[in-house]
Amino acid sequence: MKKHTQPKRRQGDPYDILMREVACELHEAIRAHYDQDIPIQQELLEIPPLPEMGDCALPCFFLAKQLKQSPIEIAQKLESACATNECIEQVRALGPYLNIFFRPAYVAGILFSAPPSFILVGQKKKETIVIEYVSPNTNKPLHLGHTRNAVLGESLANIFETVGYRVIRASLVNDRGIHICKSMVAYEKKQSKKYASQKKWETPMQSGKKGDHFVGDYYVLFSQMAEESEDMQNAAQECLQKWEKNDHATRALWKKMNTWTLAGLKQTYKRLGVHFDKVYFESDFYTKGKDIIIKGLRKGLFKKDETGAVYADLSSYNLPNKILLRKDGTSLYITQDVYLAVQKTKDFHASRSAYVIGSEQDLYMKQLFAVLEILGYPWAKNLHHVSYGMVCLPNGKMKSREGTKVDADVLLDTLEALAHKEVKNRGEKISTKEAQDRATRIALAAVKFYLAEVGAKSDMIFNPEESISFTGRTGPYIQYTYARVKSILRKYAATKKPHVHSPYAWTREKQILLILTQFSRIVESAARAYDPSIVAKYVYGLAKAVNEYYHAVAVLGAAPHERANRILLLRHIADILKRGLTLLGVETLEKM
RNA sequence: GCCCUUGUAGUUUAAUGGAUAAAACGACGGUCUUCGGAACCGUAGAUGGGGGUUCGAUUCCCUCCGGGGGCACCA
Repeated sequence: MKKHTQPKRRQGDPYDILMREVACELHEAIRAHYDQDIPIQQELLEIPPLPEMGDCALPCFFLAKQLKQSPIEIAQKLESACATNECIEQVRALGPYLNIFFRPAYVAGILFSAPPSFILVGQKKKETIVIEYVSPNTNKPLHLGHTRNAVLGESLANIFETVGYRVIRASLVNDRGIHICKSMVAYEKKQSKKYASQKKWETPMQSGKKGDHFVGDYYVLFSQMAEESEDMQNAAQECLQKWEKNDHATRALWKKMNTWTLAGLKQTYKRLGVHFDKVYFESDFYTKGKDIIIKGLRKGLFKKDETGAVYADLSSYNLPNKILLRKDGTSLYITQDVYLAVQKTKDFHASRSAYVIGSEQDLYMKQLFAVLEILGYPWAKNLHHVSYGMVCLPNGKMKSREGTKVDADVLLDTLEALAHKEVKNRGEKISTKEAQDRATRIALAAVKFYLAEVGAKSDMIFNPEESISFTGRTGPYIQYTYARVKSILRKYAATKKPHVHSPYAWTREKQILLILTQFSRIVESAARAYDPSIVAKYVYGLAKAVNEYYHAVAVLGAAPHERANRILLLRHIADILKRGLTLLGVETLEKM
């Protein structure tokens, strides 16, 4: 059934073609000048920091030993030994670097003749990766930290899909435990005081609140009540025990409140454009995993301490030991996590798994992965913790109970309102619905780009005002660039001017052409590093280059042969901008 | 106390041990006969301190100072 039987990866990828050409020519030059056979790995070639230096460079340090010459000399020798050809326009030595300049027309030629498949889809064998992200508690709504998590997880999923993986978007819902009991207790106390009959107790529908906010408010209320009365903590503990004993009334209330929260979360997910293929509920398996640990104990993989608790000796991993089963034999959080890891792999025949989880769990995740490795699972080496830092507000931390935590829904509402105002200020005559639609997309672009663009592992400061700023390095800036390109393309289509293709130098377009050739390479490296910020930086760089370009160069007003070529380029630009933004979960607009 | 992590222009962020440390916001000054000015161009401005390894350090090592997080038979 396969149409293409060429198994070679990225065969038509423009960047690969260019690098291959250069590597080949350099190989020849070394042979010619030094009479030595030193193949040049494509990976050795770099892109110079400044465009004036060259389009591609060979750092000559690694040759110094073999050729017994200084890198500077080598670069000079190779400069004269390299021949120009249809691909290479010029070779110039600069210090220890040998810089290569491409012929712009050649770059354009391979870029525009590349099959669409160069975008990588389906080029790799079908491996499955499970990406677990967001993983909320059911006692409160999502906050800014969850939003960062969602953006990371969703764009990683998109990126892995693009490089050819089958991706399972998974979420683990922490739906049981003391946190949800607290909301339950507060709710029970307050409502029973007001209404004797449980049937009259308030619901989110009556209060007009979203379910997650409704339940979350009771969680906050619990903290307040707990400060006034010491009974509250005990009540929560009692509630948890009743829950574990399957007490009917407790379970019924638990189920009801969870349903409310989950309905609320679902709305937020929809807004954020997040969806899951599989949702795991902690309550379904929180007692599981014991058998796996016990089997491991029997095999001698784990040990029992004096008290009878089972633990993993992780000293060979340079990690603190980890208790896997309590002395009374009951399970712990890690017990169920081991179970879930196994289950995820089984459910989807996955060979890899990524966990998008905050950096405060760094040690725990290392311990979990080590335990799974000790258990001998072959996939254990393919587990990856996408660790991300805290999101703080400009003036301090955000802690749950201080009330300064930025609620995801409130944040989106605020940004949408601001975007809406700005859209209206543009004065264009559009319907209210259209204005709202644009505002929604712009607001989301602002948040998502802001969060995606910072490297995941570092803490970051989220400045709400700055994020909605419509100038600068922002999502809306890129959307705007896309909209302008599309506007030119629309005008061109309307004039119905004929295509006139003729030889064209592409000199002014060279930088953009080179950026465009790098797309698939960028997506691949983002997947390899589990890092969407690589894509975000690339897309911004492209948008910036495009803005400079059409500011300096006329397209519609150009001579016919130039116009046709520039239109071709703009189409390509629009395509790559859209693909890049889509990877980040950012939607494009035809008009802004 | 131990472990991890982090310290870059006024601010928010970049930089596989390599070329002149890159942008954005803010400031200041320009472009305006706008293929959409949510744009473009320019100016000023930074690697916490001190050692070391290296031909070369924002990057690696040591130390000091300052942030953040972790070190449960919690989740």
